Amino acid sequence: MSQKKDKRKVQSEKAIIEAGIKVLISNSSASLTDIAAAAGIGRATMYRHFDTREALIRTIARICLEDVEAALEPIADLRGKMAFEDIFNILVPLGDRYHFLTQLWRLVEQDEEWADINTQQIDDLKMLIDDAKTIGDIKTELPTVWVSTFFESTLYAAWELVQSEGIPASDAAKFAQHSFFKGCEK
Amino acid sequence: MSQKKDKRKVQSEKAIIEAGIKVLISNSSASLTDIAAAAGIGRATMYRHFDTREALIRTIARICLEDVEAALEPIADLRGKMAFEDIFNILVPLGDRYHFLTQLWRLVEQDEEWADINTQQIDDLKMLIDDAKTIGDIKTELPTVWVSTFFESTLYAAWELVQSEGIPASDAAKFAQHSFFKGCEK
DNA sequence: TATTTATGGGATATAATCGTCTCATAAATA
DNA sequence: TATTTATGAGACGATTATATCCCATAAATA
Repeated sequence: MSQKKDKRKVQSEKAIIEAGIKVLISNSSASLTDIAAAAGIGRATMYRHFDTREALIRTIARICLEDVEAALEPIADLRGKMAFEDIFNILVPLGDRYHFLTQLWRLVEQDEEWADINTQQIDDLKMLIDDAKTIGDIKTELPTVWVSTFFESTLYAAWELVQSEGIPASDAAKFAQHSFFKGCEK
Repeated sequence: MSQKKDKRKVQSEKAIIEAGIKVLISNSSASLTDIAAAAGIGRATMYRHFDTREALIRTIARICLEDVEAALEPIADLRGKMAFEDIFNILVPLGDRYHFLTQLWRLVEQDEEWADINTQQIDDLKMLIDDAKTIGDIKTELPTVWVSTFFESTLYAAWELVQSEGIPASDAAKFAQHSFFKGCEK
């Protein structure tokens, strides 16, 4: 175990991370000052936790990855339509994190490690799609690269619906499941 | 008619606008120096054409709006599935402009005029969707707000496919049409 | 060809942002 | 309660971006 930390430190860091995800998604050029204000903490405190803008973004990316991987872990053995149905249920509430991973990780200089992680994620999704094609759950005439792009955009659309319209994540996931499958199946 | 302009002036302005759309989409915090460099012109020339950063963005937004409206004008009398099919064919190649309008217009202070234009665009899309529901082209059980969000995300996915995978716009439009309709129809 | 006009590069002033530091205060821990 | 630790506010240079000006050159127009 890591040593015990002061409550305040944990709380500040959490506030910074959550505000960072939110603010950076809506404005990818947001300054650390913007994020500190959104987190309700002082500018100096921000710099005590994160030396640079890049350090913050890397930490956020790591947390997003951990959250998404942990959430998806229980369904690792599912295939086809059932897998995708669960994925929507799981990822719509985590839409901010998933979006950060797929869209905002290019805010920092890309090192080997992150390039590998990104490639791995894309490959996993494509394997799932190709496998779904073999069992007849996805139309084989649609290129996998389209299905994966379409999947990500539909997932993001569902999350957007939750954010801007206040629709429950479970409802948004249902719409996304319906539109994604009908849009891909034979 | 407006008076005749020097070739170079027209050319510089065009280069600035095109570079501005491209650069600002990939990095919304790009400086005027970045854009001038991408346009292949000097910094001074940039300021001769646009007094401020805000003026440039407003001009770009206006041009994007004009381009999109002009391109959509011929199909103003179409309804339902046919209307949406044509919209995809028209807007996928104009994806950069449409994306600028839907995502980047908040880079400038929002005045009455632009808020109205934005509201108008959303309302037009929703009317088209509601009308398509009445003639049976779109499933009535799906909320209009979902269909409109889903439409924009699918359109953006198609444009992304063109940008990052080099797939022809006509092919990407076909995938988008298929997935959007199957995903929305009864 | 002569004149007008637009351009690039450089100099400069102003403004905004970044990152570091100090100090007094408040909260958590022992 | 006494001590340690984290915080907010503000001051401070360093860096970067914004915006204006001048001048020599090149291109377009008449």
